[in-house]
Amino acid sequence: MIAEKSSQADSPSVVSKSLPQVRLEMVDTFGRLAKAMGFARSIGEIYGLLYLAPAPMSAQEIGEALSISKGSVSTGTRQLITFGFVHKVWLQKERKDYFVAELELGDLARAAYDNIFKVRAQLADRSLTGMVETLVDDKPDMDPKEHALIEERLKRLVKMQRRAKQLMPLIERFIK
Amino acid sequence: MIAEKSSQADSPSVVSKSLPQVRLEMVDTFGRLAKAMGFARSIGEIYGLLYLAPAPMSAQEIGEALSISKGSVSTGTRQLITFGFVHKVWLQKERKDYFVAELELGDLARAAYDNIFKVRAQLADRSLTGMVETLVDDKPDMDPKEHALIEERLKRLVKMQRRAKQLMPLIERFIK
DNA sequence: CGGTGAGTTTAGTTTAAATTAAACAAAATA
DNA sequence: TATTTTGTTTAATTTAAACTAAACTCACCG
Repeated sequence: MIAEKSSQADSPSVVSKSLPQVRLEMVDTFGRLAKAMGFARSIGEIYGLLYLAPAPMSAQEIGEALSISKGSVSTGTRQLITFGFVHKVWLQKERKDYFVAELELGDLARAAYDNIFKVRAQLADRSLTGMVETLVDDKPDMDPKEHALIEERLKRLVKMQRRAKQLMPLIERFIK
Repeated sequence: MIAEKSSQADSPSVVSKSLPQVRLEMVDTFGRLAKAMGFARSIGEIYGLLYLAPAPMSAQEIGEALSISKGSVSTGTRQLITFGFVHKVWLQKERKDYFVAELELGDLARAAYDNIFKVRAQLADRSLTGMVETLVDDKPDMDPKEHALIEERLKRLVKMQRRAKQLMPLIERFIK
C-alpha cells in the first residue's frame, strides 16, 4: 500500500490515477494514431485505455483516468461506438453504462475498413464525379487547350480510383 | 474578355484570381483529403492546385492563387517534395523555382505508400515493441492477473500486425 | 411526484497547430 | 561591393477544433 502510493508521484499531466506504464503507453500510442487518421486524439486515448482495461470502465472512471471531462467522454465513447470499436455493457443491476473495447481482430479490422477507409473512398469518389461534371459546366468559358488538359488529368484520377476499387475486395477478403 | 471579367465576381475567400470552378474544387478536395490524413490542409491545397495547372507554377503564383503567405508556400512545397508528390523544375534561365505535380499514377501511389503508409506502419511497429518491453519492466509491480491479461492483449496486436505485414507486399505488387 | 444520479448537448473557453510577418540568408546582377 | 530578388526560418499571431462547464433531459427510486 505504501509502495503503491509513493511509487508514482503525480506523473505530469496525462493520467491522474496510477496506471501501469504499459497502459499509459497504450493510451499515448492510440492517441497519436487517432490524430494521424484525422480524429481527435482523445478518441484514440479512450480506446487505448479500454483496450488494456481488466474490466469494463464507466464514463466516470474513463474521465478520471485520462483527466478529461464527462462531456468529452460522452462524445468520445459515442464516436467509438458508432465506429464499432467499443461497445456498452450493462453490469448487473448498475445504473451506469460501462464500456468495453472490441477485441476481436476481425471485428476491429472490419470496423476500421467499413467505417473509415470505405467511407473516405466513397467521399473521394463523389468529389471526383462532381469535378467531372463541373468541368462540363466550365467548358464554354474555358480555353480549349486547358479544358483538354484538365480532362486528361481527371481521367488519370478516375483510372487510379478504378485501380483502388479493384484492390478493395482483395483487402476485404483478407480481413474478413 | 468582358464575360471573363464579369463572370466571377470575387468568390468569397478561397482564391484571389479567377481559376475555373473545377480547379477550385480540386484544391478543396485535396485540402480535405490532406486533413483526413493528418496533414495541414494547405499541403493538400497546393497539390490540388498544381495537379490541374497547365504549366509549372512559381511560389509566388501559388501563394496568390491560394492567398497564403510565402512562408506557407515554402514549407508546403518542401513537404510535398520530400513526400515525392511534387518536384521543382528550373524554367529556362529564370531565377525562381517552379513547381510541378507528380502526375504518374505509379509514382504517386508509390510515394504515398512509402512515405506515409509505410512510415506509419513502422511507427506503430516500434510502439508495440516498446510496450512489450515495458510490460516486462512493469511485471514486478503488477498484479499477475492483470499482467497476464495485458500480455494476452498485446499478443493480439502483434498478431494483427503480422497479418498487416502479410498484406503489404500484396499491396506493393499492386501499385508498383 | 420531488429528488438524485447518469448521460447528452451546447455555448463559451482553451489549446494546439497552422499561418503569417518579418528578419535573415543566399544567389545573381550590375 | 551594393542591390535586387528569391527562398528559408522563426517568433508571434490567428484560427480551427477539441474540450469544459453548466444547463438540460431522462430514468429510476423513495
